[in-house]
Amino acid sequence: MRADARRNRERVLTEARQMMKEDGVDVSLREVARRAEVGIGTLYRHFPTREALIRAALMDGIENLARWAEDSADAEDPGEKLVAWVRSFALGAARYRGLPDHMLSAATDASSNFYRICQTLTAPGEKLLARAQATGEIRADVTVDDLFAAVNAVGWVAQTGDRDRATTLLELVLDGLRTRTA
Amino acid sequence: MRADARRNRERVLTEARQMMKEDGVDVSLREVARRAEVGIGTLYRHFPTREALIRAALMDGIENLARWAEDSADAEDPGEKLVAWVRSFALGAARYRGLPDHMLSAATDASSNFYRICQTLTAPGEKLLARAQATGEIRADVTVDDLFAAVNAVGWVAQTGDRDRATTLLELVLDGLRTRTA
DNA sequence: ACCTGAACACCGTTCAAGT
DNA sequence: ACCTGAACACCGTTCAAGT
Repeated sequence: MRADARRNRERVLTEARQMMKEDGVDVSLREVARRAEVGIGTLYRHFPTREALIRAALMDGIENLARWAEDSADAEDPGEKLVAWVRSFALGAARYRGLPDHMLSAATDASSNFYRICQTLTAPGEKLLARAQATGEIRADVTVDDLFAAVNAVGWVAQTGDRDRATTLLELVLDGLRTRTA
Repeated sequence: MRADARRNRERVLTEARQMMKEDGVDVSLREVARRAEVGIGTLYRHFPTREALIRAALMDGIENLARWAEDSADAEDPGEKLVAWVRSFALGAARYRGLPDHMLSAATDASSNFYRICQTLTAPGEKLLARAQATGEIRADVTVDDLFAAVNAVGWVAQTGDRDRATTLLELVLDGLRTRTA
């Protein structure tokens, strides 16, 4: 990759990260290019689709979350670890407006640029969930995909309505997730 | 209201209803005007905002749902009635793409054209919820607003991801809503 | 009273022309 | 190899001019 190309890529990414943090993930691509002082064509050359840009911009945070799940998979209290992970996942998804939409849309669409990102999260999440279910703390009939959808729904509520409603929904979901102790 | 004005209003409404059923609530207003064979300015005259149009287009269905809640409020099994109502609410919200977004956004924004519609639903919903809580079947610390957010979240999942995930989320929420029998 | 559509300020996306 | 921006086909919204 040529030096100027690499520089342009980085400029776009920097600007995109900042703008997405403030105005959400569906910012104007034109505006991103403008602020990065780059032609709109250049933006498209490096990131052929909006999802590719989001992916590149948020990769780090997502990989952190994935690592967290991996590290927690071998703990002796997987149930509590899962709950903690779900909490911070929901919080992270809520931080970028519009992100839950892209996440959940991509989860079922293998052709999406975002599909891999979803899997980055669901793969370690699945292990953690399985371990938590094995201890009998978590309902056995829930899949990672169910969990993924639920977490994004909480994030959606947090950014569409108000935060209090989102935390209530999260509690309801976590409550529903736990097995009843007869 | 002049006869031609009334006719134009009706034409717009008819077209809007059909298009929204197919393509969701965020259809192009220009396109609605086009199909209704009406100037774009005429559409804006009758419906100064998109939310006003959605409101007029979906009023009937929403009032039906509200009536249902009212009629159920005096039943002897309010807990079951509430669950049934929540189910059909979630189903209704899922039928129009983008509707949950507008619903939840408007719920906390009294200046919105949609606010009254939300209240049309939450007012009778609140009564039903209170009665269900009085019997001890439903958690006492949940408000109508929490319920409203949760239901719309289920609708959101139904149209963003797939239906199976939405029904699972609904079951988790309903499960969380029930009080634990020790 | 009401209708119309041009006008304005934006988009996303592509692609010929340039270096 | 890469960059640029004009070009195309769309939006939402307003408002002067018409009947």
